[in-house]
Amino acid sequence: MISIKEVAKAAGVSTSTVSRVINNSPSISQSTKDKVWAVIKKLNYSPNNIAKALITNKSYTIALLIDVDDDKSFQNPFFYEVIHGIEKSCQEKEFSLMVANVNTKMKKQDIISWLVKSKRAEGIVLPVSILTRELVKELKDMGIPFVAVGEVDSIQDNVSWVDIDNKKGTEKAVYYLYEQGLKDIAFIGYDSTKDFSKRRVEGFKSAIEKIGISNNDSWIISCNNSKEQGYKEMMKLIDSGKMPQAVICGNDSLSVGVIKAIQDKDLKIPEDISVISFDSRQIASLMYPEVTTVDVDVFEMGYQSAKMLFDLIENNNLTDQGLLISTKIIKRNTTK
Amino acid sequence: MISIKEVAKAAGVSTSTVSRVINNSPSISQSTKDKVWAVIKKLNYSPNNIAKALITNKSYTIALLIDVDDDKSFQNPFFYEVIHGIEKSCQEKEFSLMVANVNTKMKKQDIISWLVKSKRAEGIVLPVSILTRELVKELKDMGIPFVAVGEVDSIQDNVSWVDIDNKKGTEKAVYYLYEQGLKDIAFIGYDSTKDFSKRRVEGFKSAIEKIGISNNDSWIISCNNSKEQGYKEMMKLIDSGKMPQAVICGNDSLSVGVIKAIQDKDLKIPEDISVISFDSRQIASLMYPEVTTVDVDVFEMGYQSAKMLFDLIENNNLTDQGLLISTKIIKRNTTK
DNA sequence: AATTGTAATGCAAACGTTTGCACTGAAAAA
DNA sequence: TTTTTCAGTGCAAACGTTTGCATTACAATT
Repeated sequence: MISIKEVAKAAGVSTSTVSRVINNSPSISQSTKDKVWAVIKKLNYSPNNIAKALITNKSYTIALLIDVDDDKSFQNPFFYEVIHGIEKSCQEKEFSLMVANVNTKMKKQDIISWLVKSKRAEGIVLPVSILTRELVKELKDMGIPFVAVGEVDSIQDNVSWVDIDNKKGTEKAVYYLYEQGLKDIAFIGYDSTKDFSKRRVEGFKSAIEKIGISNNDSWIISCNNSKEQGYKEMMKLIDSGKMPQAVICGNDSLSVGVIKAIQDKDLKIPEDISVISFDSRQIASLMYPEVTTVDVDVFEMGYQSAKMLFDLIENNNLTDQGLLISTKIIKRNTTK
Repeated sequence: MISIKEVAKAAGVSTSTVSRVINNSPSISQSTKDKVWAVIKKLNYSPNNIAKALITNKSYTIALLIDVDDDKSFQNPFFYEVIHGIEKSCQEKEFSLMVANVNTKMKKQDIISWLVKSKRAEGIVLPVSILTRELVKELKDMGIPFVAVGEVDSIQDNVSWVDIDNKKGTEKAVYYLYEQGLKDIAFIGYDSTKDFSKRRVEGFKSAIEKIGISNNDSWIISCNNSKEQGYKEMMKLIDSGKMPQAVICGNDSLSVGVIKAIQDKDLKIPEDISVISFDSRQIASLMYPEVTTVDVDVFEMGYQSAKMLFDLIENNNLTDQGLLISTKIIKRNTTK
């Protein structure tokens, strides 16, 4: 593999000069630059980033941790898009992206330590799901910049994060339904163990309150994200007699069961009941009928998290911050 | 960050000795090893892989190319699992994994050249979808080991690949149905532009032939992978009068439409018609009824492709080969 | 006692860059 | 003409490892 020395020799200059040409140093004359570039092209030379990394102490690499257990809050297609977003951001910065799986059995600290000390990652993107208090401390102690994908409790010491604006998402859904003249709205799928779920419910409550429709607490229905639960709870709701005009599903798999229940009761969607679900473009458009969703831009979330990380890397004393990616309603066929 | 020199000084030995201890050289006495390890632990030292990479000319890194356009053959959840598999394999080898998006607008050669020459990737995993003849030549010329995810035409000069055993997958489906006493089987969703689709059809034909059931060519139905197409073709098939006892769907989205059509015709699944679809665990178990599938182990495919790559890296004159990952039928509720 | 063999360790060069400093030569200022 | 300035370039050290070779010290063999 051809090195800077051979370029230098072929161009009749020193290696320093070649280096400065590559890094576009202003102290090199235009004529020399032209001459050296010609040789670089001719020899098809690319600088060895490993050597560069060694001397500059910068690897031009960030790492992404993936929690492979957590298939509940970070579902597959979801996180796949996150990766794309991060990678896009990396390409813009000419950084490279290393990915590393972690699971509950592995000591995260060891993986991170390996990535940072041995592989010299300059920063880390990680899902909030693996971010314990202890890990935050460790990362801070190492002085390694990091940003979380998913909102981090404000109780936590300053950490940077990017998340979907879940609260506003539900608000938008409520407003949207309200504009269609629907006031009796149920929220189904509150899971108090999931932060994003809490936020979706928050948004539901706040929208209901702002609009001033009577809030019936029994219309916030707890259940986890499975089609079976959705089916069961929707059945109960219909059977209860006081049926809502619309239901917002706090999660995607859930909505499959909800819709099935409505159909099994011989009710029409959206004529009798409207349905709005969250995210999951893929599933939403595969259903019959295709379901109106609060669309979450997961790619953007990845993109912005990496961007935030680069800010942190370049300007190390930056104050940490949170960023919410806004959602939008995608109208399909479960609403009027 | 603490270096080998500081360890050496603290342990009262030379850096060479520390290096040999780390690499477990047999020429170091046990007592010295113990002494040095104690210091390493105490100082919490990790070797700098960048320096190591420079001197050994090995980066202990492979790269994965992801085709971000190709959301047809490599769908999201699908490729996400591939990444996991590859990463698992990397962790076992203490390699790290770099990922890079490519799309049709980008010159793949440039990306690869950057990964190999600048980033010093030791090998590359890439989706067969981006593997042109020209690219193969270029990779061979660079002498960079690579393996394709997806079967590569045998016309191509030796290239290593790993793929799902699509042909046997359909065969298994046919046998499975035949064991239930079903003989009139249709294959729906043949897409002649997709290699994996061709192979699935091949398997269909060969199984039919082996079993000796009369093969009706009109029961191999071409259409692309959308629920609308599936619906339309299934409707046509039912209306045609000579209805099959079972249908095998060549792709997942398709099956959604197929099932809907059957239901809309007031036929019962699986009593009147059985349905088997390919892959896509997620969707299959979200449907009503949950659909029996030919399950493809995509994680394993990733895992094996990386393993194959490591073989190539370690033993450079290895002959290229193809590997088929076997499928299995997962019985759900669309078959008896 | 002298020689040989060997296990254990150290020395120093090398990997391919970057960069502070020194140097050169020519133009500008004296 | 002599001195100063400065743009442009080169020298050489440095980054943190690995590794061929030399060296040491001591045991084994003569």
